Amino acid sequence: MATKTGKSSEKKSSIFEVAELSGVSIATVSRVLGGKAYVNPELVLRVKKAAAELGYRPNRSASSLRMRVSKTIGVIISDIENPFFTSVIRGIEKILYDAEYSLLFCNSNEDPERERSHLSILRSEDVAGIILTPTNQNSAFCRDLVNSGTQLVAIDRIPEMELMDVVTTNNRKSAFDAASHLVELGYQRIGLIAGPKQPSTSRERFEGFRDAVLTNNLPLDPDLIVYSDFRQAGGYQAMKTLLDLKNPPEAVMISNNLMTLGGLQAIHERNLHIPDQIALVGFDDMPWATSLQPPLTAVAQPAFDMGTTAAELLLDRLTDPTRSYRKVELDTKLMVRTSSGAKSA
Amino acid sequence: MATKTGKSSEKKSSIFEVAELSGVSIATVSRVLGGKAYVNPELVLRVKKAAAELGYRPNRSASSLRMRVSKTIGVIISDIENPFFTSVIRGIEKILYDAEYSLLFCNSNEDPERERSHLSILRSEDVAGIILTPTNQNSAFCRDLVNSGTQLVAIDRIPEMELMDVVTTNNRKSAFDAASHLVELGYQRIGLIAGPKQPSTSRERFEGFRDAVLTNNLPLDPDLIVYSDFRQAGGYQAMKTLLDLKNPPEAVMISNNLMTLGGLQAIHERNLHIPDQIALVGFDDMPWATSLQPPLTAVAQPAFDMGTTAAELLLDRLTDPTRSYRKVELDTKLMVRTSSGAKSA
DNA sequence: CTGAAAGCGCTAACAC
DNA sequence: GTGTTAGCGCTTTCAG
Repeated sequence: MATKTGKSSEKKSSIFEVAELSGVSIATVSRVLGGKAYVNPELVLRVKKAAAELGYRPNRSASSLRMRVSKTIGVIISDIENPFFTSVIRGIEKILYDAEYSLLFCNSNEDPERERSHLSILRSEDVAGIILTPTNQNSAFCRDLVNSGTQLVAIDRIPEMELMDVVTTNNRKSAFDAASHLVELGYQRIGLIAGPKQPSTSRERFEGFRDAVLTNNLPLDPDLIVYSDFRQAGGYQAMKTLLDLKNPPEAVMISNNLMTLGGLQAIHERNLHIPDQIALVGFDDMPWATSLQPPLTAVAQPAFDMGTTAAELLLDRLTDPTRSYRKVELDTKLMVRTSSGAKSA
Repeated sequence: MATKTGKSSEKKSSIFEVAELSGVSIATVSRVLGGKAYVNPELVLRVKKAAAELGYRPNRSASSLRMRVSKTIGVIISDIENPFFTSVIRGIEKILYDAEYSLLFCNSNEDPERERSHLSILRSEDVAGIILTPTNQNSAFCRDLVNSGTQLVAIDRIPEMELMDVVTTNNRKSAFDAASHLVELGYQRIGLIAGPKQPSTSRERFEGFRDAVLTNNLPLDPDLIVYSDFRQAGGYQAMKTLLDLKNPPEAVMISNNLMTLGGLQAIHERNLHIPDQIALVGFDDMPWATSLQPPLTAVAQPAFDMGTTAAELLLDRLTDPTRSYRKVELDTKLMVRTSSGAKSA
């Protein structure tokens, strides 16, 4: 019998086979495996043995259907290629794995339309909860979700409405500290490459920057503030704009990691020396920050911890869906290195 | 606010409500929505209208249970924080999204134990297929999966056994080209920071390097070959080892992106000039490659395309599970920049 | 062509 | 404490 495709499927066994092999009812098997009801220890043993012998894995679709909720968490990330979010995901994954949840991954690509579509799909998957970086364009939909019993947790950006837990960092303070660092170093003309207007993160970083400048009695020159898109190409263009000014800045704060990469490109293209000719402070401390010459001064955000925290918040809420919404603000840390012109490493 | 619109939903509606509202049986609703049987056009219209009105989304758990396969693909990645895999994932996601599949994400962290666990979970989720970067320690398990009807596709690394499609790049040739580039530039003592022994990728890159050296009648000095772990810290240590040699290399090829970052750190620490004192060629062309000073010469791998290809291969196989296994080898491109000491940019 | 009905594998009443 | 049984929402025979 070697002719055709050997589809001698070692068939997946169901709870029924386990019950049969261990000589109990399927209800008992379910109780043993679910572990939420007392069962005679001897039976427990027999069931577990039978399950192991058959390599039994409960069918999650059946379980989800019956329980009306799955052991799955949806995650909607706005840009999977951004290392910041990548660390967030790893944090989420770690917690969910330990809690035996699966992770349904979606990439919204910052597109509200796509976000809505994903939200909708996740709903039809009966996910237990969703962790997302909200575009804040789908509030109505989110509300529906919450009303129908799906828990949401927002990451990084603050959602418009009070209907989910949220974990962020104190962007305003971080930006204030980063900009102040530049001021203390004696720079007078400090530029900002800001993010898009929509997300709360870029707004807050702008505010922190502005506060630092004004607090120190420096002028807030609109020419020195360029709005961009959180992407590398955008950062490149923005830096060029700044450098092209008849009176260019002595130092620049850049509002995220990808734009920093673009900014660096523009600076190198003109053979400008960092920090002598142009000092830099970035947002997000990435693996490559210390591999740059000179190493980059940057605001380190606890991306991994944001992920774990979000997952924990969600799991927690799953066990107590009625508790009031929480907002957790994690600390950032300014990693002072040489790109800002600081003396100490 | 008395009228129901698709957007205002209190409760999830099931196929039953759609049937009721449109005055047909649930079987007909299923046929209309599934689109695989002829239904009276007029009824089709009524059903679609009702579905839209109710904001109906078929319950995927129920469907999976009944069909014994879900509209879900599992993806097991060895290191989510590596930008290379991150691009792969985006490629996969793009294709799957268009095909209306969901993506169940798993991080194996290069750990065979964890890989097995994920494989097992994915099985109990009834996933239609799995895309993975295999550790090659779970062949028996993979075979079981295939036998029970789950399609697998390997990415990047070549699996031990002939039981799945695979998409890779020609690592041997890429490494050969990269090393040859260094030879042509006139370097005599060329070092290699190699990856771990297990994955086929690092083995092949080593072979390509060796071939290039030997082909050009240069000695293959074992001192100049350091094995590491594909991680940043490992690359840092490896580069230090190389630099500490009484007779250090003039040029180094580094076998992946993260180790390159580590190597750069070690070089900067000693204030060595690139490429004058030490020339560099890396693997994987990352966003930061052009932001470095000098820009990094590197082998660009089509990570995104590898992802789309893998997903397409899988989808294709899902429609024809009996077709023979395919191996797709994508082209890489050596991006010549200044870190290798080349003249042209 | 359309409807009735039988499960897919699992959990949770409800009996005993 | 354990077994029996009724569905969860969906797809797919099988009749008509």
